[in-house]
Amino acid sequence: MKHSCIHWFRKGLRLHDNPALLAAMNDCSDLYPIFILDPWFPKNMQVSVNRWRFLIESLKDLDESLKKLNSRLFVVRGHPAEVFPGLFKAWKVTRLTFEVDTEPYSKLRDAEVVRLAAAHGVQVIQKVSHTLYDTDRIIAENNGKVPLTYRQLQAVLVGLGSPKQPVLAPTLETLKDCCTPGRDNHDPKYEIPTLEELGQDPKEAGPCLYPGGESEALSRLDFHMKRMKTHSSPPVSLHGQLLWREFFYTAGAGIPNFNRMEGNPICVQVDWDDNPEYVKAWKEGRTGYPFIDAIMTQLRTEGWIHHLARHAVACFLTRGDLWVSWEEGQKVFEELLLDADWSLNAGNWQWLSASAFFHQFFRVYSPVAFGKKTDKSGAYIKKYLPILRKFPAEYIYEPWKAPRSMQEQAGCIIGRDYPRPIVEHEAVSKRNIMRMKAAYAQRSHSKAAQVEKEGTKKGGKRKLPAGPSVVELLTKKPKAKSS
DNA sequence: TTCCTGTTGTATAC
DNA sequence: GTATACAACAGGAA
Repeated sequence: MKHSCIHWFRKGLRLHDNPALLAAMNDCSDLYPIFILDPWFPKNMQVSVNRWRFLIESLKDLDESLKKLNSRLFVVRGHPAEVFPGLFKAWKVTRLTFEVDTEPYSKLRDAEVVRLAAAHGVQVIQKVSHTLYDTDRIIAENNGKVPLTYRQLQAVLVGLGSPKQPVLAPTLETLKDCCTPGRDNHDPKYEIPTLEELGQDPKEAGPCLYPGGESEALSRLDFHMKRMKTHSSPPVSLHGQLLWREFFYTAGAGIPNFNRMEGNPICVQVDWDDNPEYVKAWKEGRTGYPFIDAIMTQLRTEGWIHHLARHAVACFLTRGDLWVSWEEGQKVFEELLLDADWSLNAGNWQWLSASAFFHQFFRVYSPVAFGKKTDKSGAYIKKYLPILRKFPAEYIYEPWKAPRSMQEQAGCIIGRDYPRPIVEHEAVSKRNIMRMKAAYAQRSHSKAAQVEKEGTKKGGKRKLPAGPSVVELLTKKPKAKSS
């Protein structure tokens, strides 16, 4: 007897490179491709209207592609654990397929669904295709430890060999004996949602510069590959970037509390300030540093910013200037970035705040100098902050230094039409470096204590180095390493 | 213990 | 544009 199958789309909203979808089509008579609008997500995170629109576009593209295969997408509303039993019964389901998801909530959700499937006699097939490798295998291959450096990951992957080739998209031929009941008279309750249904105001959405969906993604990839003339090497090459993605996915899968500071074993514990006013000013592009504010404006309106722009604003919010926890920045990126991703977001925020992976906290991005390197004239700033467009290049990164007469001529008085700098970078960045130094000293102190504890267990005795006190670090000039 | 490296720092000198 | 000092972290190799 042939199967009645649900393929559950979650992250991989695509037909190609989707082994779980192929598994659903194998030996199948009735195929139900579904996407679940899970209320857990909007309940547990902010999601901008631009992100909702991106999801809707992706679902529409998926539905269009499925139509060409004489199928349809069914968008189901509700908690997965609550909707599946009904679907299993209504569609007489015998098999459920989906792609492996490594995020903490997803793991809990999927474990519960697998349990329910078993209770309903439904076979479950899961396939790894969101990551290049099975992240559990990477960790196992590395003696059960999460690789914490890029080199380490590269070394581990040598042992695992090349990743699997992507499988091709299904064709009408693949689907020959398989059909989707109800595809012609699609029940309105399974329609793709509108922004209004999701409680979003379409008028709030910015310009659509990056449409969602597999078709758009493939054509962009095609364009990029044709344009590329020279191939660099990892870590900066395209392959290198895919490995960085794998790197943070593995860390996110293997490290507890990866999106938090507390209870996160690889994260330096820092006494970040609780400063909602700073967070608000940063998010809304009102720091008084044009480069930072332009970037945050682009993020808010368009949903995408350059990788190095992310560096600049992340450093500014955390260790560089405002001394606010990276978790606050993580939330804002999660809300606004079209390419927001749980593992990459948490990993990169820890990186930029020098909380994990990256430790050279004395390398601070200047909110003035960093942008100048690639945009001397400040064209980027003028595009996103038109209020500043009449300032000459000499002052565009530091308009508060412009003489009053020039501000008047530019039609923008600093402190009235555009804010004064929220902090003085030169002063706070120096102080913050010392605060980071103190946080690291605290860490090595507790690490040494840990070694001492373990050493005592084995009967050995070790010296516990006396780390410099916080007061000492904040008041004295840095000197040579203490013995 | 020393030395080297780490995806992308800044300011200054030539 | 390229080299260097700046002040200095973790982690791994020698």
